[in-house]
Amino acid sequence: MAKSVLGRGTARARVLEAALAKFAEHGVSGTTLQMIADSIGVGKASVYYQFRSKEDIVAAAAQPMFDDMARVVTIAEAISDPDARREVTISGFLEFSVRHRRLSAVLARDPALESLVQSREDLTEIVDRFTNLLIGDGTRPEGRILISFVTHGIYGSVTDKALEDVSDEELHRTLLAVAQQLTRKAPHFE
Amino acid sequence: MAKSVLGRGTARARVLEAALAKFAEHGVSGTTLQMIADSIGVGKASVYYQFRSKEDIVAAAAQPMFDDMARVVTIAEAISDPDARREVTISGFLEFSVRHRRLSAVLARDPALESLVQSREDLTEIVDRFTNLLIGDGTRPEGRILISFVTHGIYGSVTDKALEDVSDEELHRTLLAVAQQLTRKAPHFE
DNA sequence: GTCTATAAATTGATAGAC
DNA sequence: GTCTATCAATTTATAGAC
Repeated sequence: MAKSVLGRGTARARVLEAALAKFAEHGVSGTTLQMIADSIGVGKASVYYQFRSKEDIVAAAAQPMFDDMARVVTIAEAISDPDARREVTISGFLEFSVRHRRLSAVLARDPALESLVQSREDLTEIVDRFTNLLIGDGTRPEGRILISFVTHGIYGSVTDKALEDVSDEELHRTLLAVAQQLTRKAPHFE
Repeated sequence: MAKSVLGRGTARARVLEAALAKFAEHGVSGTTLQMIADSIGVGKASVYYQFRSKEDIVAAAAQPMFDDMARVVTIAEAISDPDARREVTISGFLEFSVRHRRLSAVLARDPALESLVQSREDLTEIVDRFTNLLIGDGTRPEGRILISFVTHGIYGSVTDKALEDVSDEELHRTLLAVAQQLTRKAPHFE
């Protein structure tokens, strides 16, 4: 029996699902435990039975995204050719961004996530290695701007409410084409 | 004597500047009036002497961005050719995004801003007209994805801390080239 | 314009019954 | 696993002195 990452159907999973929905709508700081409890029809104390603190909920909700990021990092770092390495990194980034869509991707632009990463060594390491794969050493401003543009473009698109009707497949296909057009064989990197 | 939009040097302007800095760092919901007051060395009551409420501060801080957006809308709507119209819209968007940089652009991805827009007719109208200029009618999914990608790429890049050392000029020039490469003469629109 | 003091509501979090 | 009740701290916001 395959168990979901979040433990599908459990009380804990219901809290995480509700929390993610609220985080996406109001941001982490704008979401109270009361909102989360209300949206699943339980009291606040019940939420605290599943998680020690609000930060714990944020961490648990974001974990799948960091797991995916770690997988991409492991795979990409094994590639020696710089261009191929960056292409695999961006492709992997796009894949897990689409996979989580409104879930983890929204958390990526929340100030609370930055605090979380800074407070945990393991997350800091993953994010740093991931950033290094994207930017690398000695990249010129043009290349750095391009990378920033592509990653933010991907994050923004997958979480865009105006694109909710677009299927994961079409979104992935279109974004991959755009990202590759911008970064493949680009003379912006040195 | 030219007066700044925010009224440079006044107590009111100091509050707005401090507020924007905190909003950028912690998000609107994550910023308290205490933080704002502390960062300019005054009491909370002094902040309330300048603004009726926290929402008022958010509105005043974001106003310059909406003013610029309104200007772009007015100019672009006067253009009859659809392709030229969209190009001018994106170019104008890029210009005021870079002009405000860490200021208004950060607010653009804060959930509190969406609430503000929804609560004020005038802002809703401007944003709707701006969105229409970008997307228009009957645009295929590919085109909508591309527009989302470009706008979010621009917003993300200008607010990226890793690009703080890049000058406004270089940022503007590079992003314009990228945006035009993606949207000019594109067969994705119909 | 700024301060101190305080109100009124909400927040994250805990204790203990069922 | 959920509930009621509650706490301590914080938050937005106001009143009134200087």
